[in-house]
Amino acid sequence: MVSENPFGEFRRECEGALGYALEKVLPEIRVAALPLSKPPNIEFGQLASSLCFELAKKLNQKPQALAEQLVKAIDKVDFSLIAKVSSVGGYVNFHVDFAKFSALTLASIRQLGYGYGFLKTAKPLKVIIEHTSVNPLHPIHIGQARNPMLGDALARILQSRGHAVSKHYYIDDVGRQSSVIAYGYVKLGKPQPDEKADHFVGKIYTVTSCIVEINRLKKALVMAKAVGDMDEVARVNKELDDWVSIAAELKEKFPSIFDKLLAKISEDENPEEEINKLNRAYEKGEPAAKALIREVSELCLEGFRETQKRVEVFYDSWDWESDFVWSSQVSEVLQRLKASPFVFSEGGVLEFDAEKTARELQLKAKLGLSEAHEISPLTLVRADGTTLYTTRDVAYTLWKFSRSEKVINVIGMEQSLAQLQLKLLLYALGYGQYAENFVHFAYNLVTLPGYKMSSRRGRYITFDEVLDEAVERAYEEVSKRSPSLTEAEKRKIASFVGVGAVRYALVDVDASKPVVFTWDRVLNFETNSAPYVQYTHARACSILRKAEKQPETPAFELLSERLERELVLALAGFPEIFVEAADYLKPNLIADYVNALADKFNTFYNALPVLKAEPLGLSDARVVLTDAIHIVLHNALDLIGVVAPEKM
RNA sequence: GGGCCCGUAGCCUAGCACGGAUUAAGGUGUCGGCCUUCGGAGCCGGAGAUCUUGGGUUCAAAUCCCAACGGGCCCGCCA
Repeated sequence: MVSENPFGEFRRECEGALGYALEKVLPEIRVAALPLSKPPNIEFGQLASSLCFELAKKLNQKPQALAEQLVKAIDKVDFSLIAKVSSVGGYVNFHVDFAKFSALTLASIRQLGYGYGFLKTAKPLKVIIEHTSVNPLHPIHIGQARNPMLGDALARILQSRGHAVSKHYYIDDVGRQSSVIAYGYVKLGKPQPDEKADHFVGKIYTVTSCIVEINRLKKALVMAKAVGDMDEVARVNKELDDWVSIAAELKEKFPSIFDKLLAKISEDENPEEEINKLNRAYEKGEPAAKALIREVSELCLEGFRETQKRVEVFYDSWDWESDFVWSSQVSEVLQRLKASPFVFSEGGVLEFDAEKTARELQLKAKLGLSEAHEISPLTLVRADGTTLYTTRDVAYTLWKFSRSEKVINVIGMEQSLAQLQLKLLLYALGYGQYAENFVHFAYNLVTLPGYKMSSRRGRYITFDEVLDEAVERAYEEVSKRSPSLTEAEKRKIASFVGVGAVRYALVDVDASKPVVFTWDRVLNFETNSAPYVQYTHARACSILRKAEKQPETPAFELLSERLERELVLALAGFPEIFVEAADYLKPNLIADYVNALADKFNTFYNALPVLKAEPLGLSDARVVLTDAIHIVLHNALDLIGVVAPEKM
């Protein structure tokens, strides 16, 4: 017999038994659901119900007395996996028949192999996951790296759940910043990158924007002095000081680029205006501007792709924001918005009344907002007729829904308001269905302990640096532990161990929690890390290699040690954990699960022999158990994009 | 001023959506053990927690509700 969900099998039987007993003992009672949960201790069975506590109050009886009646009413003959039912302190405890359950679980895992655990949804959907979407201005930094790690894990999980997942990267190339970098790039004479392209672009961007900013502030200072606005003078001065110190920093770090850019930019009467001009030309889609900004953006994206390849994150579609502006899609959205009762014009500026939308369409409770929550209005169109980011995002979102049924945006929680406004815009346009299938997967910030990361100021630790460091550390470890390996083998192992460690560290914490970046967190190679799980997997594989022959006569009933039973239970529970991770979008559950399983296996490994166990039937059963462990570790690691190696 | 997120041993985290059991679970650090056969990136043991505080709901609260405190974020004709 084979089951896709062994523990679910047992759960169904327990539900059946409990329902049956309730019907028999208290036919007049109706309960909404039969509560069943895992007891804190294996001694109390494998599933337990606290039903009697609820009933006790209603019926004015003692929970224990009720529990005893229910237990008595259950006829075990009708069930196959339930070995014993008992009542302890008012609980009804179900004990699994381990001989049968181990056989079922282990046979199922062997049979299903690398497909085990991935229960398919009853309602497969076309899902678009947008993630990463770092602006092509500078390298991806560690604060942003949490995004692709979460996004990619989600994509893998939902795909395994049976959804048709498409991974999208939104390239935000419409906006002043893109013109800033393009402007600097031209001033330098469109140089060939002499390093990784995104790092190169990042330098130019930071230096250019710094010089332009100082230039602007100096002019503002003259103006303020002329009008005699002393408060303004003080404010501008302070900001100027700040930027001047950044300039000093940058000049020191990148002297040649800095000097060259300073000289070239100084030739321009008004760099600010040059940049704005380029920006306007780009939005209009003028060929020269188009060619230039796309060229610089592509350069940066080329660097991103290199990094993404290292961590094995790939996209199905790269969507340019500018394409939506140049096509009629944004203006069409605008036309429809203007007709909405929730959009009004004020002095030539188009505004969206998000609060009114939520109130009149009675959405607050539905969206989990308190009635007191006042939602800020949103500007859709500037006085000069140009659109804003969220306005363009509406067109993009509609486009996404034209090719999918569900949209998941992996975007930092600091954008919660904008994402809420976007959802309300969908409602306002009459796309209630879309709005309900629009998910903002918000994650909390990654911060550095010392200072605030700022990409504008060039203050960040890049994702590449973190990966380099992790792989370097892994290389030292491998060299120390396995000196006999060839150089190529060491490099290969170091790569998947280092990358795995980083991926795991960024997925392991609940997405809603803030993370303070420390090297210790990411370079952890011990318990509760990818390397630990990878090592455990390699250990299991090593036993299987040494077993040589197939286990022909496994006697599963001999797996009677507590450790063995806990392992079987953990393995049998993987499908349910997977479903929870998929349906509630919680990739960290997978990391927690895989670590706990590795933990249990290592304890088992140290306590009990596998190959030398007596009799043969036990040894064979333990080999099958080890095989099942290796399969489930592999399957779970795969969901978070971590390689499960046979050797390391 | 309004709103959102976070607050669990020295440090890092799990548990909270769906309230339940003697003893709040791991890791790290710390103290002490294990060259135990199959890989020591490992294993075993000790010490370490008024689950931020105060109220409330309940037979039962880390978990639900209210308030306060501490930290972060957002409220732009930026993206």
